[in-house]
Amino acid sequence: MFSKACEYGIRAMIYITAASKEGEKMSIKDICHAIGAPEHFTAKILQDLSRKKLVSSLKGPSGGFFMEDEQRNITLMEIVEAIDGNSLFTGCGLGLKQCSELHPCPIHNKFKSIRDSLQKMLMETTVLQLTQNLEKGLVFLKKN
Amino acid sequence: MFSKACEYGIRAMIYITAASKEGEKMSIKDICHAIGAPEHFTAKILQDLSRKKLVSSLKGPSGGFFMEDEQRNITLMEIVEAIDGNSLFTGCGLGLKQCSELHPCPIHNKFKSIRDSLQKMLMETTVLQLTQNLEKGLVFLKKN
DNA sequence: TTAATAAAAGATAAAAAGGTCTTAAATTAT
DNA sequence: ATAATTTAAGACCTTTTTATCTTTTATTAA
Repeated sequence: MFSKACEYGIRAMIYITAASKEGEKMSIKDICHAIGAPEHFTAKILQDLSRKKLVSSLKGPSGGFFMEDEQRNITLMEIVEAIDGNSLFTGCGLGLKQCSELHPCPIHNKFKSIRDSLQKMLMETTVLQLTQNLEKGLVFLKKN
Repeated sequence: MFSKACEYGIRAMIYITAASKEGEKMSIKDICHAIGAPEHFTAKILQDLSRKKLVSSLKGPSGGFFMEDEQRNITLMEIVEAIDGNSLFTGCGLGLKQCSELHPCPIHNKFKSIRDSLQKMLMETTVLQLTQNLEKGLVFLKKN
């Protein structure tokens, strides 16, 4: 469904949001250790998200990644679009470039309704929301 | 969502079903021309589906691919599982191997409901059904 | 039984995704 | 200022996916 880059990106964003509640910054090393993701690969993803203002970062000692208050309300949709683009939501289920409402492929309508509910869910869910159950220990981001 | 192989596979299966209504057999060349898919790549996919009995084939002059009557009731789910496996339906949305009902990731439940409706749709849809609107010209499988 | 036809299979290659390693740049504390 | 720390960036490597080309095998029709 999502690319590996996107999976790591979402997990990292949730972790950063949860871990940086009082303005602490998390190093890429700590983040990757906590979520079980490859360090350099995930660093590139976060650098990209940082350029796109979905997460903040600061270099140097006591630097790291963190979330500004507004950034805590970033939705999964914004993260997915930033990393994987929007082909999952706009592309045809059978890969036909010319497929559209007016010129549909055989599964267009059935597919559309599922895609739309996926999109709706991603738009309604913020990283902040996803930290709630994490803190309650009801939910996890890594092996253990 | 689906791999290219899966997209070609589904398109080919729908086309074969539609085109072989009176027992004619379709050559891989005709199929690929009709659905706009790469010939040798699609041939391999159909060979695989043929070994798995989702489609039938016969070598030699006047040979080709065709559907037995029972095969017309094959569902999209069977095709997707044969080509892409079932990780789309059983795997975690965030790529966590240990994610489960009892030990869920932060998006487990939201994701599950979408995945389940996708699975339901794929299980309810047969290739035969998808040929109906094709024949009525309401729907297409290729550029034109 | 031979020639033509069409799928099957294998070898190879190109492109994309996933991942690692090294160096550079910025920031901080001493 | 300098050394230490941490992100940023670039080069590079591996694996998987997508795609092509060639050879083999089966079948049919003449």
